[in-house]
Amino acid sequence: MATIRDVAKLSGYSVATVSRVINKSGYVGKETEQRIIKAMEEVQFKPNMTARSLAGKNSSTIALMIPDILNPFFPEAARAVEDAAQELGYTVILCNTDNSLEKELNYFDVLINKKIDGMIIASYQLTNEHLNRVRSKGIPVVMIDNQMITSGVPVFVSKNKDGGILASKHLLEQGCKKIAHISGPYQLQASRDRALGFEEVCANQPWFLPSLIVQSEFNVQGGYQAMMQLLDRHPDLDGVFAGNDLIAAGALKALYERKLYVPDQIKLIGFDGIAMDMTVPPISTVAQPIYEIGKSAMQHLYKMIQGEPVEAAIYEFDTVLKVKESSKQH
Amino acid sequence: MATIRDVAKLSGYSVATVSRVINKSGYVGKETEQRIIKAMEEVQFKPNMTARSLAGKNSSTIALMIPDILNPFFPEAARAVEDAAQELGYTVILCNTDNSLEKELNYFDVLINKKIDGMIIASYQLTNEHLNRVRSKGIPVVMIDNQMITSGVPVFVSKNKDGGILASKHLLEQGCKKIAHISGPYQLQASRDRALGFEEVCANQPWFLPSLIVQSEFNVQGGYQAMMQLLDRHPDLDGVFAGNDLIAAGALKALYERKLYVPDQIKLIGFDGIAMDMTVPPISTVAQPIYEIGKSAMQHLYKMIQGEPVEAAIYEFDTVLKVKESSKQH
DNA sequence: GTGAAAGCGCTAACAT
DNA sequence: ATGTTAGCGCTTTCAC
Repeated sequence: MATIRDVAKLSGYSVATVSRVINKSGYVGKETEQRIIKAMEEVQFKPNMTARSLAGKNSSTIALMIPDILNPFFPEAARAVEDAAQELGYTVILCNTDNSLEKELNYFDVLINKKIDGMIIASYQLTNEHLNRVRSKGIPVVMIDNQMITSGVPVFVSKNKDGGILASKHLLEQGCKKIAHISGPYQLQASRDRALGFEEVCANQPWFLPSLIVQSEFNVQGGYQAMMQLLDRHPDLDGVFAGNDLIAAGALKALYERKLYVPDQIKLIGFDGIAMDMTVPPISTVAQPIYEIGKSAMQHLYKMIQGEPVEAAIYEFDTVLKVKESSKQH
Repeated sequence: MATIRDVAKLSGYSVATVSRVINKSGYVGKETEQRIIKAMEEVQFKPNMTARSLAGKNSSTIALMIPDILNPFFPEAARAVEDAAQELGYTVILCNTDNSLEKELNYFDVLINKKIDGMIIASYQLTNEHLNRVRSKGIPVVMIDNQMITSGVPVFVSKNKDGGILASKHLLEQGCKKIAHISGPYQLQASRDRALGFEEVCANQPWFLPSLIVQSEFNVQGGYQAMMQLLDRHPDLDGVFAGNDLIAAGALKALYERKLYVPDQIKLIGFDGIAMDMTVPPISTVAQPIYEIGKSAMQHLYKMIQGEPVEAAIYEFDTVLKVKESSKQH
């Protein structure tokens, strides 16, 4: 592999000048630049990222920390982040934490001494103090999917409450007379917000009861169990708003088993809008702009890495109601 | 951050000796070692990976290249690879290529000059020459999911043909009288092998016709279309073996739309055994040991990185028939 | 058994 | 506008 010195020798200039043209920093004569570029091509020069990183420049690497790669939401987000990262010349390290705080913390240490340039985090557990461990090292951080309270970290999330309202109203409009909500874990602000939307629409309905809201993990199995429980308590349900699409799929299974036909007898809607649409009937959903969220997060992180002054605001994205078979009126 | 020099100063030894205990290389006095270890703990020393990498040691980073992160098979594999990698002290760079040769090749360049220590690749396009670009740089490579012919690269795959046989026989045993196969893309050896298994079991059946095999992309949409096409050609089908679980889900949709009840009128089985089990009815499948494949690939890669002599063999894994609702006899 | 010193390839003062 | 040179933090001969 050709080094900067090879280029210097071949072009007849010094390594400093070559470095200048590589980084487009400082003054370089027009003619000089041409010659050096030519020399670089001639020897197929590719800057050694490791050396560059050691010398103080950045590593062109960011980390993406997610809680559960088996939840299709995150692969979709990862794809967006990766696309944007690649466009900006970055490479992404995948950190799947299985929702374990220990793994998250462990990764922090590893990533810090790999000198990564930034992090995009989706976590259910991390607190401000934890994040500061990274931020105090000067590593920019942005969060996606879930927001922490007063973190001072830019956050990219959907308007979850609005989405919850969208879903609940939709069910009402489809003629449902008694709706339940299977929420995601309450430790998540995102889950709480969706539930809040549900409450805002339903709490003043004559049929409303607190027991119409149950919690579940964000997976199929949890949705199945929650739905069963709900059905035992409220056999007269005719509508269900699930906290995400995985839960919705689980609920659908339970409904099928109980011989409650969707959407004829009971209508169902999920949340997220994951691309993979495996169920029969297809499940209506409140779609998040997952790709856009991931992309924006990466672009924002990039600005922070570049040292641009950016606001540590909460960036909220609109959700979209996607009506499919599972909530149609027949 | 404490450096090796801080440790040297504090312990009263030289950086060379400290380096020796870090790497467990060369002779170090028992007592000396203790003191140095104590000093390292005292200043919370963590070796700087970047410097270590520049100095000639490895970067403790490997790359995982996959064609489609939206196919649940790959996140599952990624999770396994990442788990194993972390255990071995490695970090994983995620390279999603969207099945684009251009992206794959582009990543090669990037990864090479990041000095990654090794690669795990799942690709439908890469040829031997492409791989040599990486291997000639001394970077170990292993492949998963799909094998190339005579690549000289260790490959970790399931016994796809056996799996195909398993699936086809199962349908026959369940009483099916005319089975079709929706194969994955034929450019993939894995797809061809599964189809081969199907042929071995069915080709000598009186009802067999070549048109009972159709191709599809590995996604829900493709499975749907293929199933529709199949149904037009062979309305009397009573069994379908899908090339993977996504295709199976698509087929199920088509079947549902055509009012053909699964499993009563037509039985269905998929391939892969992805964890996410969203459909109603649940789809029978030939499960690959995805986690084990990913883990083994990483462990093998590790040995290669360590310079251990390993065989560039094809490591084949047994598949397991998982019977669920979609293929049960009623 | 331990230390001194020469790099690894690049960046960034500081000179010129 | 261009060159010289001192690191970045670590590994690794080669001496002692």
